[in-house]
Amino acid sequence: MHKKQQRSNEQRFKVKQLADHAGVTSDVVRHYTRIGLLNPAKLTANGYKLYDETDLNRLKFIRSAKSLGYTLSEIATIVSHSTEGQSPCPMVREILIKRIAENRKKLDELAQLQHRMEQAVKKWARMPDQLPNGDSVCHLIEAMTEIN
Amino acid sequence: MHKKQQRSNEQRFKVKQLADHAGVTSDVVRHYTRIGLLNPAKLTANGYKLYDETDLNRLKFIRSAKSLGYTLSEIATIVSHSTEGQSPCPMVREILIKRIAENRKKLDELAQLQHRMEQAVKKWARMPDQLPNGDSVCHLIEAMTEIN
DNA sequence: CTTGACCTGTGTGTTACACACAGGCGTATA
DNA sequence: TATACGCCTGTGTGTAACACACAGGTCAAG
Repeated sequence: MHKKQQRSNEQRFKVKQLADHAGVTSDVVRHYTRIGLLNPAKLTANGYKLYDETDLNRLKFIRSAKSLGYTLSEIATIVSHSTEGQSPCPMVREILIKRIAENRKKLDELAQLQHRMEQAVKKWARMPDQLPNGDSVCHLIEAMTEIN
Repeated sequence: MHKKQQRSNEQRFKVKQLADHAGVTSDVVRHYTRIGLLNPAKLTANGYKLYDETDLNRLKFIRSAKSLGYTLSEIATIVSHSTEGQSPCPMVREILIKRIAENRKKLDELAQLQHRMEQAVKKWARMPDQLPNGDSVCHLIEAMTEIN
């Protein structure tokens, strides 16, 4: 047998085990633990952290929330509201609306960046490489300077 | 007069002056200086950094390069190649090609995130807020869990 | 000379992990 | 039983590009 059973019906996990059950890396579990998003009990003997199914559910929740654009800091707030018996739903809705706007802005910015980069490639196709001189670091980049 | 002339034909700038001339914040100038992208001489008396027109040109170059998606680390490499007399152009082209691909990937990811968030808003419109119970942190978020 | 506005350098915080490292655990082999 | 070896552990640090806080300095006006 590779692992002995810890208890009859309450599963215990070490870092890697918890990580595997949630499809994340051990570093993710350690990170969430460091910032207090996961609160394991300690294995008495050697100081290893031990997680249970509550932690697994919490970890899965964190991953769901992250895939919806919530930051770890926001998730921490959501979780703490929840554990204090308050409904996190209003805040959850509010953050999402804000995030959608932020993300649209970011999308626009990245689309503009993409456009600029593609324009540069196009323009540079007709320009030769050059050695730097005193006035210029790289004439390719300088040729694309935005004239706002 | 608000500022006395330092030299007849070689302009000197303090942090804020350089920043204003390039349309950036003082913190940006300080940051670039800290990481070695700008190398000012020191004002003997009080330890204030003094920049010249070379620094201004460098700063403008950095901003141009950044607007094309180059990282500060890459810009540092480009600049050092240039000051060593090597043409940075091949590297500059290569990085841009790579960056275009990376950025397209990032755009796709953010577009998918946007889609997920909008789906959530739509779905949540028909769902009421709830108080948390033992099995659930926030039923809204949990209802959107990706079932890959 | 004092006041007050503005400026300076330096230290630290931000986000979400990834990586390095020294040492521990547990199994398989000798 | 001794040992070797691979995987695992916690902790410390690095990453990107600044923004902000803070104590003190500068400088012109009164």
